[in-house]
Amino acid sequence: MLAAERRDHLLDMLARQGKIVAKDVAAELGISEDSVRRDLRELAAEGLCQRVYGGALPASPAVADYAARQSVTPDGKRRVAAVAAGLVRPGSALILDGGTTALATARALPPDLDCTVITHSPTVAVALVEHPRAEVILLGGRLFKHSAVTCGAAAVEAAQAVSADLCLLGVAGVHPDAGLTTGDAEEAAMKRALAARSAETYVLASSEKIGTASRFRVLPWEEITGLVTDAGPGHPVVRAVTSRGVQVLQAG
Amino acid sequence: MLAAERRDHLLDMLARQGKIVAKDVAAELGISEDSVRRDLRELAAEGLCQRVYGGALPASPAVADYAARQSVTPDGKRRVAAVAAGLVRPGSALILDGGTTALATARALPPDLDCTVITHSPTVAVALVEHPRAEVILLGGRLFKHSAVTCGAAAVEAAQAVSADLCLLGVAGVHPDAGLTTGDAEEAAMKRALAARSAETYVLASSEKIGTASRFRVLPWEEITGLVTDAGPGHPVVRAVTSRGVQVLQAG
DNA sequence: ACGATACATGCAGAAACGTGCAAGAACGCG
DNA sequence: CGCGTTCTTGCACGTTTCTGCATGTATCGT
Repeated sequence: MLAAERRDHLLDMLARQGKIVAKDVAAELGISEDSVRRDLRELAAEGLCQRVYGGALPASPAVADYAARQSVTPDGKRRVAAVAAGLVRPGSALILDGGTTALATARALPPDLDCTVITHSPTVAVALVEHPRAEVILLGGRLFKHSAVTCGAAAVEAAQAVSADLCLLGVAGVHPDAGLTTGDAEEAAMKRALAARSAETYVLASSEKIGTASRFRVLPWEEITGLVTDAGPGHPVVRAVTSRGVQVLQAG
Repeated sequence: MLAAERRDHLLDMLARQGKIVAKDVAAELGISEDSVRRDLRELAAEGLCQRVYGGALPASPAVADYAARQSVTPDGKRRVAAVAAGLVRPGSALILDGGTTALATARALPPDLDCTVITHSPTVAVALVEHPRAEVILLGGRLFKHSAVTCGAAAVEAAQAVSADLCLLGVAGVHPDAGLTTGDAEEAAMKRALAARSAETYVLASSEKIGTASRFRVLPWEEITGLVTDAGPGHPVVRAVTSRGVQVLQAG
């Protein structure tokens, strides 16, 4: 049993039965109570649950299943998402990419935010159903299984018909020389099309992406407004990017 | 064993069992754990999986809402969905509506079914990500919060561009006189547009819908091929509908 | 107040990790 | 065909991380 898997299991159980008894779950998973306690302590530190004597309770009833859905979102991504969500102005139009970071950003938006969100990710669209005042425009097209977003000619065409104030893009790799890259050519084209329809474009990249490069170039540095990352300002790649005139927003 | 082959095997395993344990897969494939780790590192860099201590977990949002997939579908709906899924021929094109019954149908499709699915429901689209051989076309447009499907002019227009062999529609009410109805005018229009693009149209209605009517008419009886329901053949509404020449498929 | 249970902390063995390195295969080129 | 280059792969090493146990402390129920 993987540690991360155990963590997910705990959150899942928390969402489903509303509580966790350390002793029981230890017996159920065949691990020591100490490990359970350790996990619960960490989850509580991240605000995903409320630690109580004997086990844990959901952080708050409202976020019970919210937490479970965030379970696979690592810490860095969540911080990046929080900063990215802060960039969105009420009343503005936002283009939101697919991918886990963009999804986390959607969930990090204030629940009653009044704005228009344009996305090619059905997952993001579904997540935004819970934001009653947000108008969601879904760009149709062929669904790419790999990343669960629409891509291809039809999707790019649909993107041409919209325009926005702000575009938040996720990428697979951020490298000083290679620039912003992703693993699929269609995806790269779609991201380019999205960025082209927005006045400003920020790239979201948690630290594990920093310094890596994938096969397909999305955009050169000149065409983005800024980078949101949780990698420290001292990180060599961050410094290199900054020296190229890219605004770097710290999600520390 | 080729490197690319190994990579595929890892992704396949990830999709199938939801996790990878580096040690196990190394033993299974007869290669060193180092190679497995290297592969996982690269896959993670491309965003294809999430690296965790001891192995890897899926990064795909599709598998992330595993919990949602486990949510309970009432028995009647499930039976209706099973019968509806049986109507889909391999190699054909299918239009699938939104709503819980349609979603259950999507999940009831054989996992390796080779077909094209056209839908205006992002939820259905996401559910179908797990069907590797199904091509999913998502109809874009404005998202209706209430039912989480795209509706409106843009969505209807997108629907005009497709055509299919079979259309499976959910409705809110099935009544002998009022016909097939739903609670929103835009939704009704969208459903009409979908049915118009398909050679055959079946309506899915679990028994609690039978005999009720909502405000907006979707289609008259003449324009549908059949009705799939779990209400018994002796049910007065079912008998009335049958007498109007509608084929009724029993999901008992 | 007291026993029982849960807890945090420190510790040690074990497992997993990243890196450097060298042997070997695949490849391109002369 | 031979040679050098590049890429891959497995091994060795030192490092980090995890996990269960032991200890002493805090909290709960009675």
